[in-house]
Amino acid sequence: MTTKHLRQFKDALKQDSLRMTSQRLAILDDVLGSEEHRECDDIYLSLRQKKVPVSRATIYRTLDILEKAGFVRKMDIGDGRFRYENKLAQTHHDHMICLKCGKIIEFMDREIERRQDQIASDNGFHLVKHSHQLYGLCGACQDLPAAEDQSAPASKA
Amino acid sequence: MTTKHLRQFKDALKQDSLRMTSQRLAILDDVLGSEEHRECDDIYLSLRQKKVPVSRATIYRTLDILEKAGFVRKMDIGDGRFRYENKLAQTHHDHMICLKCGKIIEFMDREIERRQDQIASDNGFHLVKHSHQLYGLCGACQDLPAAEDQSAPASKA
DNA sequence: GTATCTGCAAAGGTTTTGCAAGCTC
DNA sequence: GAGCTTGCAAAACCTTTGCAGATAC
Repeated sequence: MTTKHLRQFKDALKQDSLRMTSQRLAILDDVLGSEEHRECDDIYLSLRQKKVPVSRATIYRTLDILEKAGFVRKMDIGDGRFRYENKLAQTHHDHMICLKCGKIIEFMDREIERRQDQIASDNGFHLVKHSHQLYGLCGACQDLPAAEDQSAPASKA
Repeated sequence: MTTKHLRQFKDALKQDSLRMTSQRLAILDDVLGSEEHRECDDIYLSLRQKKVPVSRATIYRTLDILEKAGFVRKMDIGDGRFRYENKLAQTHHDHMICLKCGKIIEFMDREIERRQDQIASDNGFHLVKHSHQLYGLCGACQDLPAAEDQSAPASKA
């Protein structure tokens, strides 16, 4: 984590009369150190592995702060668990999700983005955010003998 | 509900060795009679009003069957509750959702659809379905004095 | 010193599930 | 009659929350 990000975080906290704590710092550091789409529990386990014991409740609370401050993006891929990704390290993109193995591929299309803006504007809608996901089978999973699922199953949704 | 749809449903049931029951019929009828984006409880209350007592468990189970058979579309608008919509009465579309009043506006853009297919194909991905939602403020809600929310609040997500 | 934080455990809310009784075919 | 269905209540699940003790400023 860079000094710049640290100052950025402290400023964001101060602006809301929030305090800097070792837990918040550890969570920010962990999040900024990953490029994956992780759920709360992944972050929880990652921190435990680093011998930084933080409760899940604190992780959820901190992720909310980080989302509002623009450090992370919270996304719902439809299986009942939120995913969080480092927003600083990447430009905007959307996701393609394999229904079998759970693999996530990122994509970005300027024209789609442009049209979204246009559609919103045409409808007198003030766009705040969007969610765009493509679900299907990744190359590897299409080649499989259509047996049972592989690793992370796409449950619920 | 047309005779055609009824036969279509019976065929779908037969194909999976499922049985026709009065509950399933009532649920199908209710779903095909609405053009809204409803959650399980809306359908539950609608049926009760018609004096057709069906349990929520049966509604969930039946909606799953109806989704697989192509009668309804199940969608996740990110607030923790699934919405179901009549898929037979409408052509494909996606949704714009007001974060304040919960209003849902449908939209459809051929070029976006085309590009989605292209992106999937470029990545060796076999597309099964997609989810595309625009979140923001509808015209009416932008004009309001930014006080508290109106009716159905967009919680959780 | 006071207001904010943390962790725990319990609550919350929707959706799913086990089971015994009831229906379909 | 065999096997699928239903309804109930309980379970499951992730996420949020109340509270008392701990900590930052």
